[in-house]
Amino acid sequence: MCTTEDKIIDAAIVLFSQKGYTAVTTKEIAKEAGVSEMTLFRHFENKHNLFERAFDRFVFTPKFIALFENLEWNLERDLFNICSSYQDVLRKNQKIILMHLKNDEFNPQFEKMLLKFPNEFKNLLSSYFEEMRNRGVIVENPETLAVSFLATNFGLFFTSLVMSKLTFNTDLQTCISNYVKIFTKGISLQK
Amino acid sequence: MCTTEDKIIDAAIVLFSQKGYTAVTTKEIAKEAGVSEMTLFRHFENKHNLFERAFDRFVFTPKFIALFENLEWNLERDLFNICSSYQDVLRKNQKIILMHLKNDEFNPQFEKMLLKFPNEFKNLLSSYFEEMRNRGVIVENPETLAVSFLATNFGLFFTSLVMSKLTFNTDLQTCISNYVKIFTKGISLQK
DNA sequence: GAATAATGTTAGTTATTACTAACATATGTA
DNA sequence: TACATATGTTAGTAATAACTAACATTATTC
Repeated sequence: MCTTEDKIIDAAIVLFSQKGYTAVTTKEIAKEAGVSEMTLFRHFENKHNLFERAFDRFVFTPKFIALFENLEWNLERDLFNICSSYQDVLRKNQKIILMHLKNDEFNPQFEKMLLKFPNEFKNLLSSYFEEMRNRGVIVENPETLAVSFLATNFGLFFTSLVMSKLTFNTDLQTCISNYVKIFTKGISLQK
Repeated sequence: MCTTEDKIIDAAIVLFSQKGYTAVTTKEIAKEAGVSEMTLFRHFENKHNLFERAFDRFVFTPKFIALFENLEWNLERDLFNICSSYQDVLRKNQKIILMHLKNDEFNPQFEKMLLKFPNEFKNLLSSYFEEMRNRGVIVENPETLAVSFLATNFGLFFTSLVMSKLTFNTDLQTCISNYVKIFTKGISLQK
């Protein structure tokens, strides 16, 4: 089904995201991958190299721009689509994000790549809100709205990650549509 | 100014929250504290014990209940106060939270303690929204609102932590009041 | 079926880490 | 001054981690 390298990379990303780079041993990764430790080194030379390969393999680079090309210019529907898509990006990058959280300042180059996403997304969101303001749909400051929207999205994502450990009775999907509805109503100009 | 134990605990919490338990060495902590490694072991016996002491010392146990005793039953003002206070709790527990994020599944006992906060807070919030619904101020599901509010709060907190690394022009305070305003308007029954 | 490549196994090296023992120094107190 | 206590220093131990070398075994290909 999949190559030896794939098995090792898969095992590495799982363990790195669970415990962090330092706390995981190469022996552990090899065992999880079902290969001998020697095979790991033969393929990846050293642990750090394996980390880089795992990062490159698992980082999901989204095309945010596409999200903003199919707009309906209906506030609630647009925001719901954007929110869902962003949640999807976060979920797809879940392991990378967790891995990074557990290895702060470990490698600035990866951090830079990961920070590109929210920055780019914020700018696109900001432009969207600006256009909506020009159209007279909203009045709030576009940048502030974008940051707020982004922060909430991350909060929802993270909450859903630990949700199983909490005594919450609400699922993520309900939360998202509810949030978008409220947010939309909250920023819409009343007629 | 402060005792040797204090200096060591302070150094420990800083390093643990930056790099995680495993990635930090006792030698490193001793150096950061400006004492010899031997002194560290004389006071704390072993690394894990130091971790526990640091946790106990730095965990800030909030009295959420007090937050809900001085309510004005004005949606926006109440939510603003609650939000600000919760942000304060998160900030005060910042190092503990980061330390925990970097040591997932490290110690279930600490995780349980940390999860108590959002659970308790959610229940109180939920009751608040329920009462507001009874008063005819809002119509939404109280639990959903509470989870959404909580998630956003965490998102705002976390965003503010990494804000300096992002190209955002909006500060946390602006974001909070803006969010509360929008949220309030979004859930209020229009007359 | 032979040659080649990929993997396993085992033993070992080097560096590091948590942690200890023993002794030296400083610092404050009776 | 004398004594006790806190700290520093140095050396060392046991365990573990990353990583290598050498050889055995299996799988793949021609």
